[in-house]
Amino acid sequence: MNKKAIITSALPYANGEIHLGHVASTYLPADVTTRFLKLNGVEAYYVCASDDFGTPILIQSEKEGKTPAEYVAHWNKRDYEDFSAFNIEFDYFYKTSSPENIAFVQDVFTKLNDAGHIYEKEIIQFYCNNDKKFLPDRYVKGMCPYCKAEDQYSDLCESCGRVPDEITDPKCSLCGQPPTKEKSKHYFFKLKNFGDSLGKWLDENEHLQKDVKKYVQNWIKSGLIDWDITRDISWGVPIPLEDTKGKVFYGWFDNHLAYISTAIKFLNDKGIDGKEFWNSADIYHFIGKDIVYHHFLFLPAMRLGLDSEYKLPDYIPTRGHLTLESKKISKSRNWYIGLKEFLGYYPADYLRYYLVAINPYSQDDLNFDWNDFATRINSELIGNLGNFVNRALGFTKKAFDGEVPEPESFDDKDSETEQKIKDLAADVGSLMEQNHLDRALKKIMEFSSYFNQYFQHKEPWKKGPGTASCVFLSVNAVRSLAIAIFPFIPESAQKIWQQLALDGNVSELEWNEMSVLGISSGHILGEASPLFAKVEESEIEKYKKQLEPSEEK
RNA sequence: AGCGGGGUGGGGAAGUCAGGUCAUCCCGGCGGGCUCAUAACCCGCAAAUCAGUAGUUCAAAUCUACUCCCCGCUACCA
Repeated sequence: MNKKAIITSALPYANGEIHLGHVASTYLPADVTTRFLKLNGVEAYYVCASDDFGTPILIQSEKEGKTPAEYVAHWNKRDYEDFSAFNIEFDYFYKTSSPENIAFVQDVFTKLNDAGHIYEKEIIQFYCNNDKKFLPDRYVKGMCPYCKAEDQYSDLCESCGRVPDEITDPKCSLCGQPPTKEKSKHYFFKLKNFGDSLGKWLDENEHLQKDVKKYVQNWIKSGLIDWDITRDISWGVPIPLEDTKGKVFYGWFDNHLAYISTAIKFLNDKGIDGKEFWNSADIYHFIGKDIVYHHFLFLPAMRLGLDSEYKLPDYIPTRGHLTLESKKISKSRNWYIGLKEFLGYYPADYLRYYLVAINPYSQDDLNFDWNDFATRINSELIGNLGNFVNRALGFTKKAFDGEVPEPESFDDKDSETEQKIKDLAADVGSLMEQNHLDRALKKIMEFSSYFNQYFQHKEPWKKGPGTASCVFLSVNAVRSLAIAIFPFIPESAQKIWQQLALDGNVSELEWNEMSVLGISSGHILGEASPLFAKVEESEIEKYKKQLEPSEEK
């Protein structure tokens, strides 16, 4: 395992609140992975930033009568607060509009330009004579030429999902006037040049998911198209060339560069050579499947265009989208649950547990279902794990006054049980390393379940022979569980740690410590109390009702 | 249309890459047990010709071909 790592997750676009879908596919898996790496002694840093530029933000800030800078500052702060409440622990959360990123983007552009990967081309753009501005992407609305739906954006029809070549009956989305067509000079990145080297990189990188690779390689085979990297708006990274007034870089040119610029800024501030660290670390970019194109083509192509001055990613864990009660999440139809809202109902660990448990390491969509949530929390988190912790510690309290007894000689069952503890770190660890967080979590639950059986089988409450060994091993298993479960549900892990009356924080331990019998006889436990409260059906029904779509479409 | 992913007991999933030791896990149902534990926990039972058809093989949920369904993506959408 590389002892250095930089972890990023897709940047939250600074124009709305974080919802369950965001955290499920990217932020939570990234956070769990980072915590795991840190326990393994990896110098791992999880960096992220708000994605501040672009047309939708500009339009929305204009509507709200704010400057775009004010507008994104608000969302940057709010997103960070929401993430923190969910125990997504960034080492650094910055923004794409930072001076460091702007300078970095301009530098990258200059280098790509010098290397001959950029060219200028005149294109025809919509222009509004009334508002005196060019109208890229979402500034133009009209009728979808395919399904004839009215009032659709020029870059995407939400009704049929297609991308119109040219929208019918175009109107400026600001004033409603029909725009005219004007020439505008844009810069293009020669993505075409990188087909072969991208293909080679994809072939050689063994960590990338096979299905995603295949998908991207098909795109490459069908021929890449050069990429328009500029826009005629005012809110973005300025182009470092003469005669480019009123133009900025397109958001997808600058935002992923913030992975690098933010990491380097953070590391340099810490007194570490950021660039050197970047190039010697394992690089992880956690993303949702909607931005595969950008992360498997644009991002690596740009780095290749700089002769890999900054290392290409080693891992791009790509996960599917979250559906809600089997329907697509949609803010405009009120079919979504905000992260902040959810955390008002249940502890962060409930959601962390559930979202990891249902989330495979693949592009498959996953579904949030309120009833399923209640069942899994009640039966798995509480009935299995919470119950074992509570009965093991509670019993020790009752029968031995909280003092861990001296074990007797182990019988076969005890030895088998001890072996379970010794195998745990490797069993769970190998799954974690392969990014199978859901399976790793399941493995931990199996471990807990095994101990429920063991405890039952030994019947220590009858105080027969073997009682002391059973209690001794069970208490140690609780300690192992606390360490193993920490990356997933850190607050609860720490609670267990306190009930065990062990020093320090779980986060400071080594991963392999979970396979050691770290509690000796004579150790005095702390107070034992239930870790979790049940999810009540009546509550669930209430939250379900709040989901009723405000307006059917 | 192209590409990708699926169809496994009542519900939800794993297993398919490396064929046999595979039909597993969770929920639900039924019956029993325990009382340390949040009506939690433990044991047992019922229930699947692993979408269909044909093939390869001593052996197929797993490989091949075809068919029928479902879902996703398709580039400037952040």
